[in-house]
Amino acid sequence: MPLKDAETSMSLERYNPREMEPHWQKVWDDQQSFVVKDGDTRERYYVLEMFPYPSGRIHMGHVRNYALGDVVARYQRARGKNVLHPMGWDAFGLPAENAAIERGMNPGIWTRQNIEAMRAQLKSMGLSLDWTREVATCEPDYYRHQQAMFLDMLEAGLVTRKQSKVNWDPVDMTVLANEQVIDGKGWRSGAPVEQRELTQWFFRISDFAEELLSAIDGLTEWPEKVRTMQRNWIGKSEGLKLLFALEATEKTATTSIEVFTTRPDTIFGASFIALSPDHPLTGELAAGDPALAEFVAECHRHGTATETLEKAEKQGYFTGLSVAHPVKPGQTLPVYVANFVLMDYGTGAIFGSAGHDQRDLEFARKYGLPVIPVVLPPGADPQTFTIGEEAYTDTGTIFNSAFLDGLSIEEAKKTIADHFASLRVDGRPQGTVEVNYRLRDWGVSRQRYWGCPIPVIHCEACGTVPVPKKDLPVVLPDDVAFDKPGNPLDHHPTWKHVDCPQCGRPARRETDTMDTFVDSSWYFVRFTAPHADTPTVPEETNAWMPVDQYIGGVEHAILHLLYSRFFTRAMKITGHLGLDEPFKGMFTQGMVTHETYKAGDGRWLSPEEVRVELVEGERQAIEVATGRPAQIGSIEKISKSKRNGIDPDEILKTYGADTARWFMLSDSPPERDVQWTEAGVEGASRFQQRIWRLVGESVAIAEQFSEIEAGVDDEDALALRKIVHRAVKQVGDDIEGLRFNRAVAQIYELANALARYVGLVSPAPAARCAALAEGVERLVQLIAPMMPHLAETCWQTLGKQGLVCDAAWPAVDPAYLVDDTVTLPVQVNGKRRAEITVAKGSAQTAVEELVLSLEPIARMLEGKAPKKIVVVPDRIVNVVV
RNA sequence: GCGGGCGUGGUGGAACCGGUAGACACAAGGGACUUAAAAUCCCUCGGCCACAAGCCAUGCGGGUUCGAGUCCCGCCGCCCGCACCA
Repeated sequence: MPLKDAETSMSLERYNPREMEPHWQKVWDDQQSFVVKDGDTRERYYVLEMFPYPSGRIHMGHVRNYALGDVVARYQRARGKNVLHPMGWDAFGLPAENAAIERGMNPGIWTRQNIEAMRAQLKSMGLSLDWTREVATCEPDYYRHQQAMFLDMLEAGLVTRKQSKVNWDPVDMTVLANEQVIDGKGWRSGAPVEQRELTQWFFRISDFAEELLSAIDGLTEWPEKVRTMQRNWIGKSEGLKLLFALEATEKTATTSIEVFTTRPDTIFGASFIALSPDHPLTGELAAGDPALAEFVAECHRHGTATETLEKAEKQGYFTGLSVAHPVKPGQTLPVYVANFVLMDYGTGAIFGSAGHDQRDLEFARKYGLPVIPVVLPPGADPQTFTIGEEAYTDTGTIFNSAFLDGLSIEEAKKTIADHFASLRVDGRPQGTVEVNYRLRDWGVSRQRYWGCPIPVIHCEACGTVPVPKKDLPVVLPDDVAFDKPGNPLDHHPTWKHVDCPQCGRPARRETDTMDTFVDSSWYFVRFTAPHADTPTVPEETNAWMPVDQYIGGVEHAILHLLYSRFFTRAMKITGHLGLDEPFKGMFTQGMVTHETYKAGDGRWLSPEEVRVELVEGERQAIEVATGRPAQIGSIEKISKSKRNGIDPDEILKTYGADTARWFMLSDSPPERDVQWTEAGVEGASRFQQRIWRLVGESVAIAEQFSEIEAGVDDEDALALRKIVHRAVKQVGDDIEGLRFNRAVAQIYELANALARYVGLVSPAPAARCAALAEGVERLVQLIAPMMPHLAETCWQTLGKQGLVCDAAWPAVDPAYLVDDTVTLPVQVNGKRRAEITVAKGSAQTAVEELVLSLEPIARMLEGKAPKKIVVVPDRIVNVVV
């Protein structure tokens, strides 16, 4: 192998990512390779990964997320698209305030320092980002537009102010999110959390429930799982609002109770009415009934803790009231208050149909109420059918129900709806068909400092007055103290004191700030015009939007995506852009996991603290510090508590960005969890060196045949051409389908084929050299979206002009994708016994004849004639005996 | 409980529309090179069988089909989301 000798010096040199990666990052920076150019008329492509919270350090989840997105971005660039691939910071939020409280640091300073540190980390990953478009939501330049849009939306009736219940921490004097309430106590103070009524700002997202639901059908490039989660969250149900007339009583002046039901067909099986503990009538009755008041208080105590209780027992309190049975004249139904009835769903009151609802059944059994079956399962005997421990919720025929008897459930629902529509209670139709949604309005008020100020002023004379747009932004003060509980904005000596913009008299600023979900509900829009004086530039924004491919964690599948879908619509209504759906393609990646290790005394050990060895074929962990064996535990999501985290910085320093990126893309399908392993990273690193050697070994040939002249391919050259062109086709298809693990496998196969082929170019017929030259060049282009630094280095080594990140994705010659022969497996009774290679499109009879002449087939037939021969042209042959 | 998803070698995973199960990688074992190690290269690698032939294998049990990892029915197990939603 004469060529190999010539290249020895080259191949001895190991590829050094530590040296090359910063080099290429600087080149890309200097050449502004990934900056969107004005006036670029090519087809646009917008790829976006969820922007990070600036905690100070990137984690492996970020590495995976941004590695995935960068492949798409670089691939689409190579495909000739004008690619927008920006990055920013979800920079408001609670951790900054915690840092302020715990370390006395100003939230703004803390956040901006973190952004600096994380930006440097992201840059070391070699991502093809347009950093000129960077935004941080905590900067007035960003949030002033959010305030302006809030005012527009307020004016358009999309924002409202109303009372709402919150979790109030009486020690920290702050509102807690549900996940900050642990066993009914505040997560920091440990004080019992109270339910308080506060006046809060809301976006009227529930008005859009139907629209947000039906538009999900059009989101065909979203994971089915996410679409289902959104549908469930919106929670549409169709039913009947039904009025029950109260029997006369001195306890209340109320004359009727309104319930919501999705099963009006079971009305003849009704056995009780149940009110929510929060129902207005409950409150009224409790005022004159201490025992009821105590029952309600008990329900509230359970309220927050119930989440942990698997199955709270059904409990009720009989109010002493009763209502007229709406279809059984002369009969009445008792009215209870029950702990399982929710106030914020439906009307806060239900009728119990014990035979056909499990909860109602449990309740009825407990309080000795009648259980009347009214739906007969198919084939059951109406004389003997009874309800035992299980309510019957399946299909069937209505019985025991007078004029509904014999109808199907659906028919009965219609009939009974018509029946009640024509009757009147309290002068209203007794029954109205109703559609209910679980989705509630989006409360955005937070009693916190580090968020976007809500731009309104409260004036005693004028009420709630919007801050005039000319006075925006309402900027957060820097001089805040966190020395006492509560909202620092509230304690600030001057900030909240302003004159009313309408009447000029002293007034008070709103001190609540916005939920950080608002910040992230439009950042993807801001990226389309990040420096504009207005929130958007509609021509630019509409040209870029929607995001072609959005990538992020499944933990944001519901709220962030739903709020963003709502906010985009709200921005359309207020004239800031012209579309409804922000994300055309959505992809949710899996988590990064790692083994856990535990010392003998139960301490969690981090991966750096253990050494894993093979002892008699078994993996055994040793704690480095003590030399004692440690236990290898389960594979878990990387977390601080289990100490199984891997620091991306260490990986990037040790192996380089390309290796980390390659590992993240290999093996595991991106939507599934990936297990980070030392062995896997080593493998990725070895492959990087292998490519480098391969390029080194073939560079002399490649230089000679850089034009890739076609010549006449001999058999070997043709075979390689086919492999190369197929790989290009496959890798392209796999990247477009986000099947990166398959693309990686394809690249391995190509590299294997090329490595075998290097030996074949001696004594170097031109056609073979040209095929090899092409193959190596293509290999470099195929790895370029995944290992961009290595690819640039190879590209340069091969003597190619320009940067590989600017090179066009290679064209596929379809001639190399087709074969003129085809190998058919030959089965006998569906089991493979042999194979034949025939010309493509061979006649069926010729194939049959050939098959029967095969030795293994003849042996199986034992001289008998086959019953049948199935020939699927160019696919398979099956001989049936 | 409801909704969704998934069960394939020692491991991660391939397998298109029902057509050669296990691509590719990791781990492991053996060999070459080396004073030695690392790196690299070559070979083996689902099970039974000494080999070949053959048989058994895609969670379990049925079914449809010339042919099932793939489709249908019934179980079992795991994961995720929502959860007293009337």
